[in-house]
Amino acid sequence: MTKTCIRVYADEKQIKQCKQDIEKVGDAVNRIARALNLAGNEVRLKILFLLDKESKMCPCDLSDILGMTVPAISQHLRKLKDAGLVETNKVGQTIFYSISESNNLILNPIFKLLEPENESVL
Amino acid sequence: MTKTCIRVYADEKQIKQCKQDIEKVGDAVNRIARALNLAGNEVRLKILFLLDKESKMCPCDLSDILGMTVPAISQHLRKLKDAGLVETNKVGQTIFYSISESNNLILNPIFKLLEPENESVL
DNA sequence: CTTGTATTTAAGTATTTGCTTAAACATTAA
DNA sequence: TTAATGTTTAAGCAAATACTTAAATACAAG
Repeated sequence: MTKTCIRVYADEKQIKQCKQDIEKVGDAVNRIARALNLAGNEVRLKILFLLDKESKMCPCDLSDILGMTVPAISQHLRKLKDAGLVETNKVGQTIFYSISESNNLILNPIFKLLEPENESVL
Repeated sequence: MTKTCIRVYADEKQIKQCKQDIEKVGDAVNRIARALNLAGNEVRLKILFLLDKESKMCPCDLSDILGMTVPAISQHLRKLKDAGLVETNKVGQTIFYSISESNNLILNPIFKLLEPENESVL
């Protein structure tokens, strides 16, 4: 009866403690994973980088800069907005996107990595 | 002839500058996006959290703690290892995974967010 | 009111992801 | 050697992702 695992030499106390620890950070992990998942896409990371750098940009300009169709950009922006990572400000018929403050704790360390003086990464 | 975009009031200089900026950070964005993408999965973020906290763990224990099948865990570990985020140390028939130093710049700020004193996130 | 511009939405599609189960491999112990 | 344990690999599949093109919406200006 090949009972799939649970190690013979497993440290039961450690495992029990870890289960509790995981439960405790569950919600935080959830929220952070969601944000990291969004930032963990080349196009979206570039968008976030540009918004951080230029403080605001519209879909059309981003489309031009990144060499992608406007709908493709728009759909990425939607995801970022749905997650509360960016916010919008409408001026006439153009919509300016900018980084929303609320997720700075997560995003700022990432932006730091992209500063020119940090070319030493990895 | 509805030419798809390039805004009438676009700031050509800004756009040109942004294109250069994006080109300059292209490689860094690539590498960072890849790491964030891996960390941006609930299961993998929990694995990384546990490895950081306990310093080393085997697939079997992780499977038990996270309530997932061993192959599922193993496949996540493989991705993390392929990206160089974790490394292995074989002892007998059990394989211990641990965080590899090289990506600390990217991962450490994330682990900081998961420390108990930072429940103020988001 | 009609035209043009900036953007979003919708539908379709190819690719990737994350699991499942079954089988293979590697090491230890009997 | 044989059996059990710890792990990986492989194949299959449903769901999610990231684009595409075409159509819809919103606003501005003639």
